[in-house]
Amino acid sequence: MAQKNNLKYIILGLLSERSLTGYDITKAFASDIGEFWSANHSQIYPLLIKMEANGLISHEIIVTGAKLEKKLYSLTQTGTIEFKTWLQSPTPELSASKDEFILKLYFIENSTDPLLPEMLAEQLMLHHNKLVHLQSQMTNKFENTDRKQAQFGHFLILQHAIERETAYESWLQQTINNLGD
Amino acid sequence: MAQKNNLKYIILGLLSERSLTGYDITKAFASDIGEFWSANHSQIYPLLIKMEANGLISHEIIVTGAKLEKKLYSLTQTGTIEFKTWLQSPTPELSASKDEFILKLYFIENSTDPLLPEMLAEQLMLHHNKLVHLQSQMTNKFENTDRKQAQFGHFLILQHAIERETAYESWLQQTINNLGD
DNA sequence: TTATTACATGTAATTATTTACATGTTTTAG
DNA sequence: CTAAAACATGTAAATAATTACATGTAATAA
Repeated sequence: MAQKNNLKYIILGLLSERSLTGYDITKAFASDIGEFWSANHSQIYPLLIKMEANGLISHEIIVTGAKLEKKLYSLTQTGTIEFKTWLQSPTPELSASKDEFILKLYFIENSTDPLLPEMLAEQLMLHHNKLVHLQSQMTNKFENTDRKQAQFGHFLILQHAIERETAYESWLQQTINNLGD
Repeated sequence: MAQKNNLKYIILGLLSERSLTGYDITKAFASDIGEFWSANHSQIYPLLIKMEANGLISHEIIVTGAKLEKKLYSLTQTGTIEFKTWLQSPTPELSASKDEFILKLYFIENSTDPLLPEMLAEQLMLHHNKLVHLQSQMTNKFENTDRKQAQFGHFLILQHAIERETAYESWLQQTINNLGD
């Protein structure tokens, strides 16, 4: 999907909080941000180089141990402005949520299709696991109210993700139950 | 996103119902399937050629009017098998739903951020419109129970999409309400 | 009859994304 | 001490997807 370079804005946003290496940014997609966006290091490193060439970020070399060189990236003034401009711009498009299971379900014509029970059970397990994971994230990150204040947006989207997965799970469960009729 | 060639399976699935032209397939993404997947004709036409080269589909020329040639594509036996194999295969990955608004929200740190009310209101409008649209789709397509039987999967995913948008809208509304405290 | 819209099919260029290839350092656990 | 895991940074190749370019026909509404 050729999107509107959203990855660039994620990187700008992460760097607006503090300076980071490419590795740190990659790790962010394995935890926090990974809940609602994905990116690989092979996409991140070249983009960092490009963004630096475009004057959005700059780096300094940090040496760890004897000789391991890290590039610590920071926002430039231009980058800060570009990030704020993006945040303030409208988001008028609702992208289709590409869910392969939903795709398969579309092609199931009959409620008596023998594939259905297994398909639904598999997804129920996946979404249940996801829900449990999100709930533990919520507990870990926002058990004290201070952080809920300091990372309000993050709190909101976690809350939203939990509600989304709850609804998904409940729809699957209902559908499974109704198959028995 | 380099996915697992899901578009190929959508095309196989559509052709498993009846023979279609590339234009028909393109149109499907503007209505039914467009609710939960997107594709452009510039992606579809080359893929049809490739799929035919791979023996999954074949075409015959139909002439409309004086000389307008259409290519009517049909599934081959190989294509039918490949489609059924896909339908029966597990779907063990939950892809991150790439939602630009959620991304922006992640970077809103404070509940008093002056951008918040406008952002939430914009999304509320978008999701409300989407919900209304989905509900009218549901009414149009499944007002009589026969079609609910004949296109059970389609009915289910529409129902799911409606529940998802309802939950999305209600989360946005709740959040807007809570900002007033 | 004529202009607009819908039908119909492609290619080119660019951007986005994934998977695989490639290399080396530092820390930690056994 | 040594092996494994984590840290750290890249490139290459392939696939997926969007936007723009390009052309022509048929149906319909004014």
